[in-house]
Parts: sequence; C-alpha cells; structure tokens
Amino acid sequence: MAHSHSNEHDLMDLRAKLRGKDRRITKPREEILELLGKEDHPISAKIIHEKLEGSCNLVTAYRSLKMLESMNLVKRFDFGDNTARFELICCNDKAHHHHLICNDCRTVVEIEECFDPKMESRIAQKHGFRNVTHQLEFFGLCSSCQTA
Amino acid sequence: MAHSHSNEHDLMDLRAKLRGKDRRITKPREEILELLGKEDHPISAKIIHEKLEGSCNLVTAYRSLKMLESMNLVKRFDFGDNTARFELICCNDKAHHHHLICNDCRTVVEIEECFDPKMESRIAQKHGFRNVTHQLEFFGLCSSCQTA
DNA sequence: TAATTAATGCAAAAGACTTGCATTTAAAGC
DNA sequence: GCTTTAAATGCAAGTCTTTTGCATTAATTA
Ligand SMILES: [Mn+2]
Ligand SMILES: [Mn+2]
Ligand SMILES: [Zn+2]
Ligand SMILES: [Zn+2]
Repeated sequence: MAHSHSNEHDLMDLRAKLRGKDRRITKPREEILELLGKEDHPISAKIIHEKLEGSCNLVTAYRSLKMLESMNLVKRFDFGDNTARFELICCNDKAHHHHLICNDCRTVVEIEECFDPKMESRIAQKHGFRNVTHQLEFFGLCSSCQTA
Repeated sequence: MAHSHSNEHDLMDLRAKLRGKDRRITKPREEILELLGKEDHPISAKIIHEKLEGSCNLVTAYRSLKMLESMNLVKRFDFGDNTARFELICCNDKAHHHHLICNDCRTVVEIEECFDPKMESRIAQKHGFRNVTHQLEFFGLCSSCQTA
C-alpha cells in the first residue's frame, strides 16, 4: 500500500481520538503508534515489543493493540501462522487493502486491488447478514523463491 | 457449499491416494476422513478428537490433518480465532470456496461465489509471483444476531 | 508368521495470547 | 504545583492451540 509514513499530523489525530474516549496517552501507546506509522507492512505484538526495546512490555503491546483495534486506529491481519499482525489505519491511506505473501520467505506485498463490492452486498443480502466485511490475503511464491 | 456428504466411493479414492504414497491406512485416519465427509463446515482438530471419542488422540488428529493437507485431501481454513479448521476436499464438491461467519454466534455459511480469477493472475504477474492462491472469508452479523 | 518401519499415544514443551493483582502514572481538580 | 483517582502498566502465572521426543503399537510386505 505504499504507506506515506504517518506524520505528526496523523499522530495528533490519533491522540485526539484517544482523549475523546477517556483514554490516556501513555508512553507505550505513543511509541506503538509511532512505530506502526513507520512500518510498511503489518507487524506482530512480539515484533513491536522487540523494536520498542524496554519501553513497552509485551503484555502492554497486546493490550494496547486490542484497544487500538477497538477504536479503529489499527487493523488486524492474519497471515495464517497463528500470529496476529497489525497496521496503522492512516487517514490518508486506503484503510481497506490486502496482502500477497510468499509461502517460502514470507515476503509481504501490499495489494490495493479488491473485488467488486457488489459481490459482498449480494452475499450479505442472500444470507440475511448485515455489516459484512471480508478478510482476503493472497499466497504464492515470490520471484526469488521460485528459482531457489 | 451444500456438501453432498462424501460416500463410500469418495473414501475409496482417498484410500487409493494414501496407498500410492507409502502411507498407511490407519483407524484414526479412516475415522477422520469419514467424520469430515459428514460435516457441512470446517471443524477443528479438537472437535475431531472429541467427536471421535477415544479412537483418535488429539496429537494424532493434528498430525493426520497436517498430512492430509499436504496431500491435498483436506483444506485448512482460518476464521480468525486462533483455531485452524479443516474440510474434506471432495472430488464432487467444488474444492475452492469461502465462508460467511457470524461475528456474534459464529454460525458458518458456505459461499460458492468468488471473484474473477483474472484479478488473481493480474496480481501474481504484477509482482512476479507464481502459484498464487487466496484465502477469503466474510464476516458479519447473521439475521438472528441482528435483532438480539 | 516374521520383519520393517510408519503411525500412534503419552508426556512435555513451545508459542501466542490473556488474566490477576499490586504498582505506577496520566490527567483532572484544587 | 500538589493531591486525588482511576486508567494503564508490568510481572507472574495461566490458558489454549499446536508441536516434538520417544517408547510402543500396528499396517504392510515378504
Ligand atoms: Mn498492509
Ligand atoms: Mn466450506
Ligand atoms: Zn519468497
Ligand atoms: Zn449470528
């Protein structure tokens, strides 16, 4: 998705959202948001904890991510390896997107393309569901891994 | 997907595939295949172990499912709750399909519809990937859970 | 029936994530 | 600033899914 690495302006926005919900702006939370703002692809709680080296406990990372997710500041992705990964939902980025993951080296490519939204509403209507969303990820062999 | 519950014929097929690969047809494996043949939706290793009550150890369920997956007899699905679920790949069913899951009661609906395969090949080509597949699941609120 | 070796089952471990609880700290009021 | 108070943190311990080591069992083949 070629994230235009979130800037100060974005983080201000996020802080405002937090304030408006009786939530506190803590050092760990600021650091998580700042780190996520710099990342190009979803990262796990463990990676966040490692990169934040000392300034954010692993448990705090899990708790913060869950909270940020519930506030729609962060999106959770599942690459099928029992490890949740998270991306910042930036105002200037397209929030909804997908990924292409190499089955071998685990390289991640951001995918902006998506199918016609009519398919989703058709499915929702047909089965009487509301608020239907989807999770879509592509898997394959990247060019490096094809040769090896 | 309205599985046409796999019959004897299917299971014979599966046994043949196993034999051809130096694999043994054991009681737990037969029971897992037979059970999966009766299910309408993907089920977890734990559920398999529970339903097979005594005739298949949980570890054996995990090991068998992994093996069956590697032989393309079974497909793994991920409904975003840290629990892998498996479905039999039946000859007479459409192997490739998706699901619609209620975020509240976890009801599962089989979805046959899929997007234009051209999108997938376009993405593969654009990024130099080969053997690209996808995982797509829909989530929403089923009609019962909307009222509650 | 005996030999071979894949598959099983138990126990233990690994790994992701959660929870309880005492301590710290952000932020609101004075 | 100083005090108050409730949210957030960090540690330890727990849960839950999945994996691994190893001795035992059992499917296949001769
Ligand atoms: Mn992304
Ligand atoms: Mn299905
Ligand atoms: Zn690769
Ligand atoms: Zn429901």
